[in-house]
Amino acid sequence: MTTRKDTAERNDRALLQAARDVLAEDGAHASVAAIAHRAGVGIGSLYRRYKTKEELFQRLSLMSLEHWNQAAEQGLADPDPWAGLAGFVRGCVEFGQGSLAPVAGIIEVTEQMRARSRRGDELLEELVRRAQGAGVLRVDVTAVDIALLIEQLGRSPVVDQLRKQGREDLLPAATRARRRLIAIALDGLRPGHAPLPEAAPGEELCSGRWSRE
Amino acid sequence: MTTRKDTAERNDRALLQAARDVLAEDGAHASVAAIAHRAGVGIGSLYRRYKTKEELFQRLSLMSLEHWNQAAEQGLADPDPWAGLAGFVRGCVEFGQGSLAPVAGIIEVTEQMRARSRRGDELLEELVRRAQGAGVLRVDVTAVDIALLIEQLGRSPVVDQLRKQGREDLLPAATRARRRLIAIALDGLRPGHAPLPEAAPGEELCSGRWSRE
DNA sequence: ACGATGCCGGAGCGAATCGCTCCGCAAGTG
DNA sequence: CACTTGCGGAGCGATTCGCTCCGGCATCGT
Repeated sequence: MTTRKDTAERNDRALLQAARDVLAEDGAHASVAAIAHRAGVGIGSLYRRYKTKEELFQRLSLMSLEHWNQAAEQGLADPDPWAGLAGFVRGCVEFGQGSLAPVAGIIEVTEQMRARSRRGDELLEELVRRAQGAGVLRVDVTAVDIALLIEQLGRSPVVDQLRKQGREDLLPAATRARRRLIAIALDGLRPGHAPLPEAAPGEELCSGRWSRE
Repeated sequence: MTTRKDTAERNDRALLQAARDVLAEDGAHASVAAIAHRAGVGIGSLYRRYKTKEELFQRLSLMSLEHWNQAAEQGLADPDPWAGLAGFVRGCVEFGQGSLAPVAGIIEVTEQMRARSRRGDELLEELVRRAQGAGVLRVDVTAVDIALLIEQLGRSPVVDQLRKQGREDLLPAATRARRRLIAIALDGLRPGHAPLPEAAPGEELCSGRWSRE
């Protein structure tokens, strides 16, 4: 019955999802017109909900940071240290954290984002420490390595390319193939391998996700 | 003494390298002005060498396909099957094959490209078969998996982001971190791991690199 | 030494696209 | 029925696009 507020909420969700997709395909040049069109709404509707393009992207960033932290906490709640870490990685990759990297260069990073980012770093470090303590994660990988892995695999040029070309039919296969890739990378994180090249001590990349400056 | 032709050749190299870099950062929206500026030459010089933007990108694509094939042949020449495959992967990733994915959606794909792409697929399959036959590569990974891995790791959002922000100082650390990631993924390709999720038989992605249609 | 030559960089072209505003229209309400 | 309300998209000025074309300067011939 309350069809009005109903569609409004659905539109909001559709907009955020569309923004993620377009950002994945077009990077920093993603246009509001493209986002609105993909969400199936008019440009006017987009601007009624978000005053500017930046506001939309800021909201999206906050959401992704929130997802990261929730996924990490969920991973820590898992009694199995390895399953917790692996689930976290899988969750973040499938969420598409990597696709949102370019927005950090467009929007103004608020203190709130930086705070959540710091909290996310802490949670990830705790996940890593716990897994290494249990002997289910090779000891020569760092939290930064994991963050970078998520960033790297969380963006899928092939899938994006296919979607842009409208080859929706090939999409499931590509997604499945990507999932296999994640499994391979996770296997590489298990103990028993030769040590990694120079761990670059001191030279922290501070995960670089939202640091900007 | 022949300073004229000398600078011409250097400019050509600089242009192709710059095109790769800008393409990595800006994706399909890479502009000729940005490419020329990064190469340190004027726009006029770019257009004297390449009639159109498409011609430049076509040349770049051919070059990257050529590099892929040469790296694969070099890998096959290595007597150690694993070292050959790993070296191929490392070479392709560092070359930045993944960054060139978006150009396939801009340029017109010539028959020559398709032919070289097919040859590249064959060479990679041979590399995979040989490594699996020698028992140094897990048997449940396919050539498509490797191609996807190169595509995925061959593009570095973090590094590109840093470069765009002018943080050249952090670049070496980021590059080193990426190399660690490659090592992790390669370790995941070694035998002795649990089987990968559904191998998606039949549903070939045909590596998707330059297929377009 | 000094004009002639030819390559170089970049100002500037029309076209396309950008973020954003504003208004006409259709659906919901009383 | 009049009235309200949220919708889509035409269109605004500004910006950026691919590309052309010309003035200036380093190089070369004599």
